[in-house]
Amino acid sequence: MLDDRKAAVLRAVVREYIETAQPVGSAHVARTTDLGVSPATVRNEMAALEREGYLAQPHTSAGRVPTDLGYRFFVDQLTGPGALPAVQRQQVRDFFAKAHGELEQMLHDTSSLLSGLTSYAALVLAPPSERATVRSVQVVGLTDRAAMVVVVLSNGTIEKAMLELDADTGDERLAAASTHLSAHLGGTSLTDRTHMPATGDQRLDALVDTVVSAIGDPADREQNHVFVGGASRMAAAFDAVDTVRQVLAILEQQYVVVSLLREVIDHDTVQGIAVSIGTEHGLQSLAECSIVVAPYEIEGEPVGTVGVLGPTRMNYPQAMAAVAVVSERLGRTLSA
Amino acid sequence: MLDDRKAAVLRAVVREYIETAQPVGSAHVARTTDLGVSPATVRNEMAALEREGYLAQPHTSAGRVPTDLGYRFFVDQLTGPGALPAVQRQQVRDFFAKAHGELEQMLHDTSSLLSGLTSYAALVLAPPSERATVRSVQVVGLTDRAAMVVVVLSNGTIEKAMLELDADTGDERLAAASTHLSAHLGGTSLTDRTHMPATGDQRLDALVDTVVSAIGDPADREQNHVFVGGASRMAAAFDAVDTVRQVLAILEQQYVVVSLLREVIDHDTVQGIAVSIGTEHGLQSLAECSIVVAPYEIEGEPVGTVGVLGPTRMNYPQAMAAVAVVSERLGRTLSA
DNA sequence: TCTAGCACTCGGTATCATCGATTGCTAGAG
DNA sequence: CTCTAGCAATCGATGATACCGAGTGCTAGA
Repeated sequence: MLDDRKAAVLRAVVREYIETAQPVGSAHVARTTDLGVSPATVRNEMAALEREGYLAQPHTSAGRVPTDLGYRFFVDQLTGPGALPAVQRQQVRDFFAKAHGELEQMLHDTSSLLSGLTSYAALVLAPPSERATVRSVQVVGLTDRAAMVVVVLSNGTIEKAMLELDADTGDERLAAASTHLSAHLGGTSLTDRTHMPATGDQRLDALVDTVVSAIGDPADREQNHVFVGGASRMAAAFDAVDTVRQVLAILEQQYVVVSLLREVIDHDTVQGIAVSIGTEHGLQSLAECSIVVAPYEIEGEPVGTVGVLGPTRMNYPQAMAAVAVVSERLGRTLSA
Repeated sequence: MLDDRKAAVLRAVVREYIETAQPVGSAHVARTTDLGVSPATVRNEMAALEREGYLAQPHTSAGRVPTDLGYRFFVDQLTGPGALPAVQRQQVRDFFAKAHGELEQMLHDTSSLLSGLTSYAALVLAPPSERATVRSVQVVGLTDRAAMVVVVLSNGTIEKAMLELDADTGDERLAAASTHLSAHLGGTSLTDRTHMPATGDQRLDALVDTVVSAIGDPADREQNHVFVGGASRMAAAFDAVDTVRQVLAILEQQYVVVSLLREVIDHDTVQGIAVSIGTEHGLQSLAECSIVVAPYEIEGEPVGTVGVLGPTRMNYPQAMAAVAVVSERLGRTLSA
């Protein structure tokens, strides 16, 4: 591993580069660290760090820039997320104090909050509906041949699906189906396939079956459950307009974002925070980005994630602090 | 007004500039138009057009670039939207042939479609819920003190609101409220304040009142009803990363987008298409953008709008064609 | 009224020198 | 053996200079 001094030099380079986005020279490091050593010594260390893959030189006569590995070391040696400035802590507290009501609205607002705190794009993954139990199922006729199923879940979200009907399905039958379904699915999760007892009325049973299969289809359920806030801030993080375009294109694909978050959080989470740097995740177009995510918990169970997406030279301690605080408060608010 | 030749020159400059994004010189215009006229003559015309405000010169020895006024003339003299290439027309047809089911999903997909057709950002405004009538109202208890009201509307959308309850409101009372509300609000629009007859049960009446005021609040209803697709394509349209940032920031503010669309469509719609060029609308940060919108109609009534947002040098005929076709097909599909 | 001709303007590009930040290396000090 | 001071070398950034060429405006003549 790296000896103390190398580590200190690397730390200094990363910190400085995060702040200025300019290659960092040996003189600067010698000045800003309190190892009383000369630039020449720092140079030797930096050369070694470059050989070992932690630093890179854009060109011969420039300073050093951290590689993904360099950032990785920097992040791993952090003892924990940084501390958020008092104003920001207060801001988070105020936000969650006022937060109330609809889950989705709240998650959406949370993504704006987090993006504001970090000035990166924020990603908030909603609790999977599998974890919530059914409170009510209702089949509502819209036209002769179309109906809508609305399922209210215990976490305050709603799943809906369209349904095609036989032409002469009466309103009473829809009402009967609603009652029957509410009675038998109530308290279960949408993923459990509870067996539906027959009602004696064949056409009713057929209707009930149609409904069950319509709402059982998890295809679109995954989709609409990620909230991306402050994507425009990615534009400020890069100066190549094409990089911006690629990143935004990714953020528009909800499915990709969801799997990305999943992948990152499954990969390596320490102290409840997972960080993916540069190419560590597979997406080519996000090679210049890092991701910081933390799960949030409802009643002790991790149910969703919040995270930020920023340039690899993001301010990791600050981002980790913001993500940690927000995930914690969000979980607490949702548990109440 | 402009004589024929001036108009032809202006048209040529606009067309060329839209295609190349490079200032257009007199020689080029002389070559590409079939007025058998020399560059010198074109120069005179261009100088005149500049004096009259239709063209501008980035610097003395460059070609001319259209001003907003120039684009305006160009757009106004179009006899109608262009024709979409056959592949694209087919693409639209296929899309709406497969489209089905949920309104919101469909509008969302429509925004992707339109963005794909034009390579600009697409904006789709959902029909205002005022136009739909209530099909069902249901109050579902989530916890002791919180309930959710779910209103299913005739157009297949859902409005929901959270509700605080007195501690000991029983499930039966919630059910009674649901029935009562469905019965009396069914068929009305959410904006009509129907008078609720008393039920004889004071606490039930109080609950019903609470629900009515909760769902009557149109505050958040406006919000979530605009779909922005392909925002990332704005990055390709500009080369200043800061312009991109500003535009994206606007697109993230749903409220602003909604009012913008409203404003544009109210302002000047000809042949069902409204175009706002550059600074014609008020938003400073969209000074380099133009907007093309068209209303779509359900059963002959205009209910929402589709549009695209692109750089002022967008391909107007193509964008107008795409918007026209999509709005027409969307309306037709929703009317079915 | 149009056009040919021509001088002029001015941004873009290439060339070149300079500057300065930074490095790697070497020799010597601790 | 480690550190440092010194020094030559590297290379991008900056700026000056010149040149080219696209494009213009103007004038004179058809």
